[in-house]
Amino acid sequence: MAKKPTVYDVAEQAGVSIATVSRALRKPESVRQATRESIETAVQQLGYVPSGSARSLAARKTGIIGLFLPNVDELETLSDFELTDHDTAEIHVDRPVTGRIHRDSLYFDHVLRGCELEAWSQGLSLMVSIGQGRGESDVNQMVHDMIGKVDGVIILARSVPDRLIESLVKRIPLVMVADAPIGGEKSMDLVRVSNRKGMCTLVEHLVDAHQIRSFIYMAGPDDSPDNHKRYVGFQEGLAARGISPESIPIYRGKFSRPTAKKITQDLIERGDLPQALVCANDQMALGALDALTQAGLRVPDDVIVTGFDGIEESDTSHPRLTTVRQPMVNLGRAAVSTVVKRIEHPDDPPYSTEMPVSVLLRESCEGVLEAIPAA
Amino acid sequence: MAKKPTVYDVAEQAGVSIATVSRALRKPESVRQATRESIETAVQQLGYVPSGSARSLAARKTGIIGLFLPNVDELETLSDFELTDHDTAEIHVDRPVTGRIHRDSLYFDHVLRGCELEAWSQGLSLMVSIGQGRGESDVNQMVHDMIGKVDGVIILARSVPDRLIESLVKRIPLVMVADAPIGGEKSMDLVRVSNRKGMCTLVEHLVDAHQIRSFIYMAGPDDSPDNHKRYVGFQEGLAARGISPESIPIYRGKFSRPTAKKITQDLIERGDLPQALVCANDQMALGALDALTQAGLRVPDDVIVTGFDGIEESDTSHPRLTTVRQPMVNLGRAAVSTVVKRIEHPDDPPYSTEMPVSVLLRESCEGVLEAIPAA
DNA sequence: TTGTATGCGTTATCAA
DNA sequence: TTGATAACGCATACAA
Repeated sequence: MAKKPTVYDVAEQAGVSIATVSRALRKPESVRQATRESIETAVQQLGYVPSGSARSLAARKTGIIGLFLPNVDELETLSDFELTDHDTAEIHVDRPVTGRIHRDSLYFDHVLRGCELEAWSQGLSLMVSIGQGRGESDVNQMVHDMIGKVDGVIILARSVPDRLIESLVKRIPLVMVADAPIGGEKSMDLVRVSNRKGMCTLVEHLVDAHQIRSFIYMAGPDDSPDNHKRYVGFQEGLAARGISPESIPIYRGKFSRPTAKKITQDLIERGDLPQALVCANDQMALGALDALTQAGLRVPDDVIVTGFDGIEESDTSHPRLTTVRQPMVNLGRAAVSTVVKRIEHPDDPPYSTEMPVSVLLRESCEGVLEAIPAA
Repeated sequence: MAKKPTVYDVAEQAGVSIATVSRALRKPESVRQATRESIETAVQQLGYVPSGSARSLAARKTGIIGLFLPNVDELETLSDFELTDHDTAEIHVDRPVTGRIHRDSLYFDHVLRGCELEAWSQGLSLMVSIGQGRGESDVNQMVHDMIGKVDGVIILARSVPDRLIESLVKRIPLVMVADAPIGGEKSMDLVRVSNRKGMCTLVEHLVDAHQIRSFIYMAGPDDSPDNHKRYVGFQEGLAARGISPESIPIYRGKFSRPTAKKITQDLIERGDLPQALVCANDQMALGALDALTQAGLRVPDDVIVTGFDGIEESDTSHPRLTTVRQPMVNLGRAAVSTVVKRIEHPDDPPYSTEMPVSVLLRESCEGVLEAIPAA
């Protein structure tokens, strides 16, 4: 690896001063055409690439945005590996595992892509760290490491301990995605989705289009703000249609497919099925589908099932799941666009953004879509 | 946002020189206990975080590894978005779409996590860019932007144009994941998976355990090296069991679920089904499953179906898919670990690593696993 | 063990 | 339009 050329090398080769080289690169129009061209050739010949460190140091900004993603549990059990060159394959029977959760991975991936996309379109780079799931002192270390290298950070809910976030907000432009630490909702930049409105719209549709009056609500964990807001939306939707929310039974499916399946099976056995089973996320809706299908019941003919999130599997299940899709890519884009604003205007009051969601009506409530003429 | 403190501030507050502060931070043991402590308090009080730029500049290394991911097509059509604060939800009928491809997203996500994991354990940061899918000159720009900021780069196959890669190899430590540009296999660092051995092992199992003699092979695109190696493995497995590979019909499913479904339907109509349908990836195997299930055929009783990749859906389909799982997380870890080696030893001959795969025997070839006693 | 002084590769401010 | 030169914030060789 040859020693890297610097501005000095380029300047010498082009017969100008380093200041001119720097200018030619940053604001080409401030340099005479001829000069510019001779510099460009020198750059080409030498394969010169400006040092990001030097540039950042001098310009007092790095052009990098940091992104903190939550860990996914499957990664905690790290198998060892070695670098070998022999071609091998192990073989074994792989039994079904219950309780594995796939949702997060997809979700974060899309947010990441949204961030990268927007960062790129703004001429910025993206630095990624995966926080929670390691010890708190490790996360602490990672965070400090990162904020030394970036102009601002984006933090996904629950990827970094709350107390750390609060101390960060004072030091560096920071935006929270999906949720703020408890109590911090008014004091920092936020980008979220319309959980409430999404669920509300969905419920209104069920009442209006399908004359549903009897519901069961399958809730997520009590400590999840998403879960809470979705339930509030559920209540609102009912109330708007004159149905008393208090009359609707709630079951706690903990956002988990197997749990929801079990609950649904109980429901079936007891003959307690409602007209519609509204679930706080897709995983649970899929679990409900599993149970109903196994019991020989038809969805939506016998029972309507709906989810929330819009994970990929909601689009490949049988029947496909009516759900509320979160605009995950745009969530990422909005996050970047928000930090950028914060970087430029450190003293603005907190920005708070709600991204609109899409209620996707599919076969699990509509029946055979082919029968419905396209819009 | 208060002006950020520097070493000078810390030094003054602690009553020492900046050199001592620097030492206390880098190699604490080279500083007397008392001094160290007074520096630590100063750091705490001021909320000092070292500047990454300055540190990189002085140390001549950034501690950052760059990662290039391929784009996924869905992101090309960018819907506009705006930052608003009103709670909204649109609602519409969502018809089934054919041909959507989900594989990549998951795959890259896992590789990314592997990279991050390993980078972190080595005290490095990760910078991510999404290459291909934008214009070549854009990618070119992104790449140069990145290599100015990192110590080495990891490039996933097909995320960056070949010619660019070749010019990069000379300038900066670079590792290719999953594949090298054509012709470059011997001249750069590589991390791959055992496509060949995986398929070979799978086929041997089918012959040995299930007495399969009649196969059909569902191939991917001709220009995919992965596809090629899997087919070679397929041939090897057959040959090892005395079956002539030439006698096996090949259909080109282009790695696509709908295509494979169509082909399988044709096969069913013509009554040409084999004992086992071996597919070069999971998507195609799922397509085959779709067709077979619709036709009322039973898998594996009537036909055995196998995939390759180990995508999540292979684990949730009915029946679950026997497949070959690529160690995606470890692929990422190996990639990072390889660039690091290259950074430390710029003049070593090219490193080439094959990661072992796992053949996962599931219901699509084994039948009901519950019936088989656990190991 | 600690301090002094220099260099790292840019950008930016002045002059020219 | 261009050139000298002083920051930028830290690491490190050398001295003390």
